[in-house]
Amino acid sequence: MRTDYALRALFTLVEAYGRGPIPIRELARRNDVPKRFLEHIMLDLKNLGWVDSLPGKAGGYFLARQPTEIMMGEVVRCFDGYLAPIACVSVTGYKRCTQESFCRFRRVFLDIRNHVTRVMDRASLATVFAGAPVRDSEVANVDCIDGGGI
Amino acid sequence: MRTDYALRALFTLVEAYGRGPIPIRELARRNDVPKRFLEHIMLDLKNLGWVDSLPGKAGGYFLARQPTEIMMGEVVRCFDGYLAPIACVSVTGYKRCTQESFCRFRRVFLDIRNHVTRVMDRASLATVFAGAPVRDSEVANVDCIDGGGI
DNA sequence: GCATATACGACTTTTTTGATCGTATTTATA
DNA sequence: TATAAATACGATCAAAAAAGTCGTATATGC
Repeated sequence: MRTDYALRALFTLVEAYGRGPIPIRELARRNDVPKRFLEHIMLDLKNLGWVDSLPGKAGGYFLARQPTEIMMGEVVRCFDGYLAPIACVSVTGYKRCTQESFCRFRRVFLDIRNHVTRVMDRASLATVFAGAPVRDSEVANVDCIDGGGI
Repeated sequence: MRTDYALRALFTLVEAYGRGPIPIRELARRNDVPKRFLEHIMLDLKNLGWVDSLPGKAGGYFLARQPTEIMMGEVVRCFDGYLAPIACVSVTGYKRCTQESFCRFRRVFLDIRNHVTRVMDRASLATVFAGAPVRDSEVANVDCIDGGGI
């Protein structure tokens, strides 16, 4: 949820970019996030340099960089630790595994990692924001070989 | 770990396919998995129809289907619940989200889901087993735009 | 009958996640 | 300068999930 909540808040700030700070109260309400929990998340985002804040009356949060200069990958990586589906194919969160030298399925996860990073590190908040919301039919239509769902 | 352990055991059985059962003791030793924990995992694999077993002396586990007929996607999906990176773009593990109708970043996760399912549901244990282990350099070399690791 | 397997439910421990609380500090404005 | 409304931030809690252990029943081959 933390990553999800962080992204929700960030995109609200993208929408309001250049129009002054937005208080947490408002961010929490609009994005359906517990306010006291969001406080911590916003604080993280601030310490990571993506947002800045103004205290006091008329204060709140706002983006510290242009929406074109914050990448989805960076955000997710900071909150989840890494983008990779498994630690043994991660760079940021690499953890040695005893099976590495002969593991066969590691390559499958590496393939997925490569795709995830390619997509996520090319997607800025600005370009993602410009896209259209997903239609339900897009979630349902899959070219799964076994038809077993996702 | 459960999914990881399950895959390790399965690939050991792929390697031994057609050469009789392998006891848990052996599966646990070779794959560096706690034996008592692996018992449960093997039982799951059996109930899901992917392996079969023989009790008693000279007993153990063996694949119940040909390695060409078990897909990575099926296995991961059964252990992790779903392949999707987030529940709102999953079919198997779909969970409604209040933000769906206007969420912008959902499309990014949908894109990733599509790739994951495409790869995983086309990869049988046989084809994956035939591949070469991953070299360290393949994990390190990334075409990350920000160079921030993975 | 004995050694060696699997079968399986109950249980424990650890880790992670999600969230709340209290309180200090800062700022605008009346 | 008082006050209302913000952020700042550590402490703490609770629930859930994950990881792993234990005891014991049952089946099988020799």
